[in-house]
Amino acid sequence: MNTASADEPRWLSDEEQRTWRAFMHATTLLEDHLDRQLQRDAGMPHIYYGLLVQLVEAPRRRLRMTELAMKAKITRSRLSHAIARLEKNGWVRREDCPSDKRGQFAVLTDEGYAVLERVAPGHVAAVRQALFDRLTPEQQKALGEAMQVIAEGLQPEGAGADLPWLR
Amino acid sequence: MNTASADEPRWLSDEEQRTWRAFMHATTLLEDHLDRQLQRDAGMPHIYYGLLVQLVEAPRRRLRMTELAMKAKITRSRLSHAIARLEKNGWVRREDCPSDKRGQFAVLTDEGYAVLERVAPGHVAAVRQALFDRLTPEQQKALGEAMQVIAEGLQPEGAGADLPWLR
DNA sequence: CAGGAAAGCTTGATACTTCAAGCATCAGCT
DNA sequence: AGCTGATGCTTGAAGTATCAAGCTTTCCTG
Repeated sequence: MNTASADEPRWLSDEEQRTWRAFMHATTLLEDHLDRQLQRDAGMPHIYYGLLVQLVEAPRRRLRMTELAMKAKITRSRLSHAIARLEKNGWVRREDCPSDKRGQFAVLTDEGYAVLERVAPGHVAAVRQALFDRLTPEQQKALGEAMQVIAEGLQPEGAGADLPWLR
Repeated sequence: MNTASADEPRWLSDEEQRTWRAFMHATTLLEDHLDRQLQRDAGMPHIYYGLLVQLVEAPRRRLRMTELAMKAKITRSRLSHAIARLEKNGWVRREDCPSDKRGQFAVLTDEGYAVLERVAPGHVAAVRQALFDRLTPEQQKALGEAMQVIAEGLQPEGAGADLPWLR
């Protein structure tokens, strides 16, 4: 009788366990921390703030819905609801795409830009305090590289991939 | 005129930006990936699965609500709702604490244990595939250490800390 | 041993996410 | 032109999270 037969799952080793739990704890706490910071200072969750950031960086401050969903790594449905909310706040407006009548642009308004301008410093400070201020440059580099690998692994090139913005 | 006056925020450098975006992308995609895997195979989100895992590891398969919230890094309110749902599934049951009449235990039922037994292999496989299979041992070590630092930084020892399970 | 503050947990309302359709337009084919 | 399937985006319902009370019990202090 083999203790590790073909269909016996390869459980995590103690060290892997520690790594995985640290991962979960850090991400759960960080999400909570940033969501709260932004909810307090900007009246929106972290992911919504990220949408505004994507828009301000885009040419003419606008992006097609699907493209924005892809950059934010979320579903188009989620994005639709989110943009509806941001539109209600006056921070984003929708525009029809002239070349494809199905298409929609999300456009950052001047009010949206103003919010970003007002809130960005505090947000950067929060990110620094939680992350960069605590890690050595080597740790930052290693962290970035590991995250890069993980992110790439979760969005394979080929067709048939289950990616949020294609669902 | 100084280009970096006292109240000018320290924006992220290009490399810091890349690190931070990789971080966000990896965590967003991974959350989505695991939530979907577990929703499909176990009919519950990732965080609920984590609650069952905590319970199965605890003595007598039970934990006080606040203690469980602490281990899962979430608020007690969120936990209350979650346990209510898991109770409806028959995977967890509540028990009064004999020594403190305010207290409640969340207890893993046999059905809950069975679900865990059935689902755990697939979940470990998903975590391996997304994370451990793609990183070298050195990267894993560095990742774990960085995450450890971040997690600790977000739960300071002293009183007055804004921790989810104390809210 | 009161009295008030804190701890432990829950509840209901509101906000957000997911899921499964759905509508309209477009691209490719005949 | 007329199908047919794919693309782009939205919608409403159901599930989950957050927020601000709320209730009960315990702890602390005088």
